Amino acid sequence: MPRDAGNLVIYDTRSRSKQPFQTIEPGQVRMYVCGVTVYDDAHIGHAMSVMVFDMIRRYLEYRGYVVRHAQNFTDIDDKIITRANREGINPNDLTGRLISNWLSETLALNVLPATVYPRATQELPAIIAMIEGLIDRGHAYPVEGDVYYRVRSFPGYGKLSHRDPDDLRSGARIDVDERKDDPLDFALWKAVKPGEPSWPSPFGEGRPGWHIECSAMCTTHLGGFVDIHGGGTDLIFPHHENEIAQSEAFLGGEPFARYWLHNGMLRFGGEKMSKSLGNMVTVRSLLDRGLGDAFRLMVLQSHYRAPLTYSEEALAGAERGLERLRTAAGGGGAVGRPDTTAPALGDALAGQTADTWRRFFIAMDDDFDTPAAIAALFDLARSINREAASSPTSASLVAARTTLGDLMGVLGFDPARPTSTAGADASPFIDLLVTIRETMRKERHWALADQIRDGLADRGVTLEDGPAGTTWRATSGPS
RNA sequence: GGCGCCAUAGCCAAGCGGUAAGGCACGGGUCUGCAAAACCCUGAUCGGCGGUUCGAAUCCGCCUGGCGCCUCCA
Repeated sequence: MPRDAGNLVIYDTRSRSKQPFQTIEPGQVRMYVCGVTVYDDAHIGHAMSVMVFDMIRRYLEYRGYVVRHAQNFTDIDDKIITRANREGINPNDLTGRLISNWLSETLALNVLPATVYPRATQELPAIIAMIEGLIDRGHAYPVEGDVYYRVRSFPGYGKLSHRDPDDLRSGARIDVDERKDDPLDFALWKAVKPGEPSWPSPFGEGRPGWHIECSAMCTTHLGGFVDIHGGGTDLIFPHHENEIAQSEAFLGGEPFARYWLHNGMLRFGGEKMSKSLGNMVTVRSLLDRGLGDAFRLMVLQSHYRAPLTYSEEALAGAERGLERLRTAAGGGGAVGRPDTTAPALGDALAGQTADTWRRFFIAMDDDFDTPAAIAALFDLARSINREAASSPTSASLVAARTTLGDLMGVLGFDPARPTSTAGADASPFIDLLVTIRETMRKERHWALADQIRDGLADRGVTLEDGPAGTTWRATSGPS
């Protein structure tokens, strides 16, 4: 199985083109992915983004890279303060709770934990040092306790989002702050206001602006310059544009990030899902319904750069597709007893298994083309099922199933069907019912047998009568 | 007003100049006591109009309809 990444190309927002992947340090990937501002529950748009970068990270690691992955939490911000005040709690209690939720929810989504999870409020020394450096270099200036970045001091401003500062100026809808040298200048440090959390600094008591934390974190945790910097397309401007201005001015070099990756937005019907539109689905509700991996399949069946249209119907479709893959990968029946005398059909399956590897890597090497990679997996699943019907013990069948499971794992799926807690608790009783029903079926008591099957189905347990006996599995039906 | 994106079968979604991946749903069939699963068969000429080309869903122009960013945002 190929593990080198010599053919990997990645689309870079800055150059608007696919570029061969070459890291700063051979074999090492420094990846920074913008996390969330923790002021409310995570929604599935966040889940989509996190899954995309989890897939990318998993693939890079599978390719043999050592990935240092940083994801930040913005834990000081206007909305956090507002929300905390509304709930009558300390902002720290709010962010602590939401960060805890985030970590457990992303874990439940099969997302690998980041290497580091820096938080803005724990990076103050680095943030302050960077702001001081920017002031020293003439890229920033203090005004009455605030500190602003002087956009016009950075010639490359706009190169990521491909905007001309002169165009931005005329189109700016934000209220002009007369104290700034230029309307485009953005805050690095905000002077304290009554009742708000604040930290001491050389510029006065206050708190950091939004953009500076990411630049500072990249410096402290990833060496300043990074290989991959990611986030949603909505972060391209101004957030990432500002990060470039900060980091490159401070570090005195470029590029701040070699590859800028941005995932498309999750849409609801025609619109982007957002809190302000009130059309959000929380990660919690997704997990409560046991649809984490189904959602992952839905996400990865479209390309990460393209927007994805969410609907219950599409999610249900993905759930069925996931079942299909899991059934083929796990099988049931005679796994583990390979027959060394593989028939001709088995040889064909062995060939297709090898072909699946090839298709998978070619697809993934092309800017993480998961739709094509997954199509290859579905094709393999069909062949596996066909083989299972004719030669259920062939060695090539075992190998094919292993491959399918392995490649699903590379994409972050749990190839095995997660056992529901309810199912696990009830397992001995379900087994007993199945055994009793087997006897009934042998004695042709069809009505009673069907009654058991229907009754279990109503309780979320599906029975399947096969040649080798009856198997059951928990389904996400009514619970 | 500026920058950019999208429009492919009922639904989701690939495709990046050579005659439309994949998934879900639907219909027919096989298997099964029935069912489920599985397998087989079945469906689109790619928003509209022009143009370039031997040849375009794929390139160009116009039109129509959506959307994103420009302000917090994955």
